[in-house]
Amino acid sequence: MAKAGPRAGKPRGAQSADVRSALVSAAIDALRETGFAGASAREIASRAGCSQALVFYHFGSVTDLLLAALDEVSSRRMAAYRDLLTGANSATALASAAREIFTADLDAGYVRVLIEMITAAHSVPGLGEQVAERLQPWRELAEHAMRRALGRSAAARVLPPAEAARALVAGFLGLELLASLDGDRTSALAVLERAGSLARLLDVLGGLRLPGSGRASR
Amino acid sequence: MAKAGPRAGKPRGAQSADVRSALVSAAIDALRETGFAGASAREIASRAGCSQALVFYHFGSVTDLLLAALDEVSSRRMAAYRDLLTGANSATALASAAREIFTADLDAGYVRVLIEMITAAHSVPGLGEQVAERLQPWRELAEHAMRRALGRSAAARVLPPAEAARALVAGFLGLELLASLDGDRTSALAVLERAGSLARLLDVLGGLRLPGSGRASR
DNA sequence: GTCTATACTTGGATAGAC
DNA sequence: GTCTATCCAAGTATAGAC
Repeated sequence: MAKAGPRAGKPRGAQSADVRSALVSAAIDALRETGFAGASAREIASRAGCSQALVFYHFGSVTDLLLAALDEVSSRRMAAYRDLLTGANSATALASAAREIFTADLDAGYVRVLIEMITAAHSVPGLGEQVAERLQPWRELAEHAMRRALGRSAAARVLPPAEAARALVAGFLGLELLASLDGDRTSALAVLERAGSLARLLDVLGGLRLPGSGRASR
Repeated sequence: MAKAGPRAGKPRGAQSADVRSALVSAAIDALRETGFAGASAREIASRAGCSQALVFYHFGSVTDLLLAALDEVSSRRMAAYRDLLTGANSATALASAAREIFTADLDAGYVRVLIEMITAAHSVPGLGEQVAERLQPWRELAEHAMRRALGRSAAARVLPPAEAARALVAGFLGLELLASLDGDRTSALAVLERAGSLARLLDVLGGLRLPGSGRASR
């Protein structure tokens, strides 16, 4: 953004767009497979099958390319998330959708990309704001989903959507960290299954306490 | 461990021990403040006030020094954790202890050190096992605490200690990630406060369902 | 045991040919 | 727009003086 590269914006040349998107995809793969430390201009260019100089021509710096990669991941996931979360009108349904989302993200490595950028922000000055900015939509989506799932039932008083959303996002990040560490995602899935049971319990309790108020399930 | 350095073990020279511990402390600070990427031999040596060559003389490699730093953090915290968790015989008490631990760790930056090493494991081949090994005691402690807090009450059936412990550790990691990203720990603390309320609810419910079984609170 | 000096490697970034 | 070639900075690790 503050970089004085030749083209910080978007060149609209004929096949130039192909190279751009190839670089972005390669950057995502590199972040996922070798982490931020391994996502060098040379590594990414090699994966994209082009010269290392093009990274700087098109994006100005490696960091800016990595941010573009994060943008791409965000937009890819946001669409899928919205579809899955739209129908979740109870805690039970939300937990089920969350489990589905998490497995998909784990396979695709999207949460991994996010984590790499968050931790990288700790080392690279000024990166934090950029990453936080891009994480914001995810947070809002989580909070929105929470609000819809809990409705105005008693559950919403026990578990305010804003805090529940933060806990949800934090849980995703933490579970991914643990899963990647011991290369075993079944334990993470077991935790999510359990969260589903607890959500069911929450729905039932909410229904019992205030049967007429809000849109309690059933 | 597999390193062929001159002294992979512990030299017991007179003032050599001072340098060793100074390097370890400096490594912890570097990990905390500049992350794994910034924790170079030069940076650490500069903080410790000695030559960069001593890193390799005493520890064989930067990675091994960083692992020693993780060991130091683990042993420092383990003692404090045990004291705080020993008296936690209910979910309410555990949640309260967890909140206290988390604030202390956030201030001291210990969870940060752990996260840096976990994500670094993604880039450095072979590091994963070493880190996982050192995380194990923390996990066991969390599970043990969960077991003691939940007892054999109904809560333990709704929330098996093994999964609850994993969720707890994951939550710590995730909340620290979010807190460090936006430089605001109050939101994380709010989530922990909320967890305390839910724990209280859990204790009450456990007491209602099976009043005579186990060691239900009250 | 600790230092200075240095060999070697990798990565960010630019110049200039095409 | 894309390439090759190159500069420069920073890092790991070792050699050798003291």
